[in-house]
This record gives sequence, C-alpha cells and structure tokens, in this order.
Amino acid sequence: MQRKLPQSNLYLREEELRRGVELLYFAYRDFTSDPDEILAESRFGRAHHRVLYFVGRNPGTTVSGLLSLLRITKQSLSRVLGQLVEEGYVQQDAGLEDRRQRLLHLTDKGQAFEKKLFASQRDRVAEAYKRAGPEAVAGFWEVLLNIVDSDERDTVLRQIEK
Amino acid sequence: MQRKLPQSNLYLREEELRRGVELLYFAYRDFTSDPDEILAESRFGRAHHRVLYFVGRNPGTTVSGLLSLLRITKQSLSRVLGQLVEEGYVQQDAGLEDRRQRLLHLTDKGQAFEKKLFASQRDRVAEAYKRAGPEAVAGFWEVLLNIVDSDERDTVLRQIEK
DNA sequence: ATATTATGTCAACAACACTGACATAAATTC
DNA sequence: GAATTTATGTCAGTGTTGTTGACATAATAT
Repeated sequence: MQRKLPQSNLYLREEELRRGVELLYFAYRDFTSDPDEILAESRFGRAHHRVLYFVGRNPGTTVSGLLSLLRITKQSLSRVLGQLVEEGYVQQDAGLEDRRQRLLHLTDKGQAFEKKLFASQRDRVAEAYKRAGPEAVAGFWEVLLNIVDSDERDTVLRQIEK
Repeated sequence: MQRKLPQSNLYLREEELRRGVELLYFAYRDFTSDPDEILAESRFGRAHHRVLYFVGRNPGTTVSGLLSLLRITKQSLSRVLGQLVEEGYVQQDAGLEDRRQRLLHLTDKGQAFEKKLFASQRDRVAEAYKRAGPEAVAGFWEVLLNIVDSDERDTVLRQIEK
C-alpha cells in the first residue's frame, strides 16, 4: 500500500481513474445516440450498424474475420448479417482460394446507408477534435489504444491505419 | 502509436475521424469486459453495475437523478434497482424535505461489490494512463468531454469533479 | 380542493446477446 | 481415397436490458 503518491503520479489517483471511466461512459452513450436515431427509423439496430461499419472498412472480409472483430457468436452475427444480405445492403461472394468462405462487401445501397450513419458520428467527433486541438487528439488516441486488450492492440492498429 | 502531431487540419480528415470512432468502439468493448466477467458469476448484469457505480458516486441521489444520468426509463431502472435493494446492495430512505423521494445509498455489501467491479477497470485504466503519460491523459479527457452532448457537459463536469 | 410530482407496478414487446446441437460443403491430413 | 478439420449456416431455447402504455399511490404545490 502506497502512503504518498509522488507528484508526477497525481493523474493516477482514484479520482482521475474514475474520471476516465465516467467520461468513457458518457461519451459512448452520446456518441452512439446519433446513429441510433437514424437506425430507429429503419428496421435495423446497433448490431446492424456495426456490421455495416466494419464490412465497409474491410471490404472482402470473411464471416470469421467479422466474428473476431466484433467478438460475438456466429449465431448473433448470422441473424444480423442475414437481414442485411436479404435486404440488399451486404453482398456475399464465395472465396477465390477457399470456396467455403463468404467474402463480404457493401452494395451501393449499403455504402449509402453506412455513409449516412457515419456522418452523424463524424460531425460530433470532428467538432470535439476541433475544440480540443491536435495534441489532445493524439493523447485521446494513445490512451484509448492502451485501454484496448494488449493482445488486441496490433489488430486494432492495423484496423485504424487502413 | 506514432505521435507525430499533424501540422494543419490533417487530423480532421475522414481517416482520423474514423480512427476515433474505431478506438472508442474497441476501447469500450474491452473496458466493459472486465466487470462483465465478474458480473457473470452473479445474477447481475451491466445495468446493475451502472446503478451501483452511480449510486456509489452520488450517495443520496434520487431515482429521478439516476434516471436522467442513465437516460433510461423508470421501468427499466425499477427492475434493476428493485433487485439491488431486495438483495441488500442498495438502501432507500425517504427524502427529508420531500418524503416522496427515495434517497439512494450503497450498503456495505453494495460498496464492497462496487469496489470489486471498479478495481477491474481501474487496473486497465491506470495502466493505460501510465503508458500514455499525463499529457496524453489530459487530451483524452478533453476530447471525451467534447464528444458528450454540449448541453450535458456541465452535468458531466459536475459528476467527474466530485 | 385540485393539480402536479416522484415513484412504483403490470403487461407486452423488441433487440441482441448467449448456449447447445446439428448440418453441409470444402479443404486438409493421414 | 478416407477421415478429419474448418468455415459457415441453422434451429431452438433462454436471459438481460431496453422500450411503450396504462394505471396507482402518496406527498407536495397551487
């Protein structure tokens, strides 16, 4: 048990740690509310949004690629992905080398919808970046990346540097 | 992560905005997995955790105070809060001035459980803070606060500065 | 006396996660 | 070539957490 915290570690006191927890909670709450409003007018939900987002960002990804990124079960993904395919937002093609795979792409319709959903978050994030400035943004990225599971950081880095 | 600071407004390009969106998603995903593991061994879920957390942070808060912080319906809260009260984690007392109110507090049992849940997130956040350093942490706070709805920032500030 | 407020409750429903079991086709291994 | 493993899909049941809508009660405010 530490008696006294050194000056330089003042930002590691419980107070500052709780601040991170709470800001993450509130920011995430509001940040997801933008697409939620748009989704509420469709028959899709947050889970569909995630699939649209990551298929859009990783065209040609497979079902298992998506499963490990989203960390959900194939049964959960299947329901959501199936609806997106059925309604013409996502296209599935058999893999070239491995024909068991389903390579996933957004259709034009899917791209248009993803764009609309992203726009609602883009404006919020751009405004926050502008108000905070580039150095704060760099810190924001750095802390968030370090909050991610250490064994997932490479995956995330590959994702965000696409 | 490379920390070269953008010279101009390069940090406002779509690429950098998507980076924020994705880091928020992945960080939140992993950050919630810590308490989720503990909760899985109890008969409580994430919703119970939120109530425990914010009652712990705002002892004496009322039901309506909690409702506006969590932004859920009273029916949703009621179910979760009722279970926590019934199992002796949260205590309700009639308000002193307004006897319709229920002032909420954690019991000793509730405090102990909240502490355990928080500890799982604390370690992750502390490690991320340490790795990123104090300046990055300041930027992290600043961007997150600006991602929150502008008309909620005062409320959040009051919350995190307690 | 009446209206409003803070809280609670009942009932139905939807989204989205889970587990477990089983199926099929394609690729890989023995 | 036969057996096994892998990628994907499907059926069935369950739990948590959110929603809407209606109604109830006690306490406060008008």
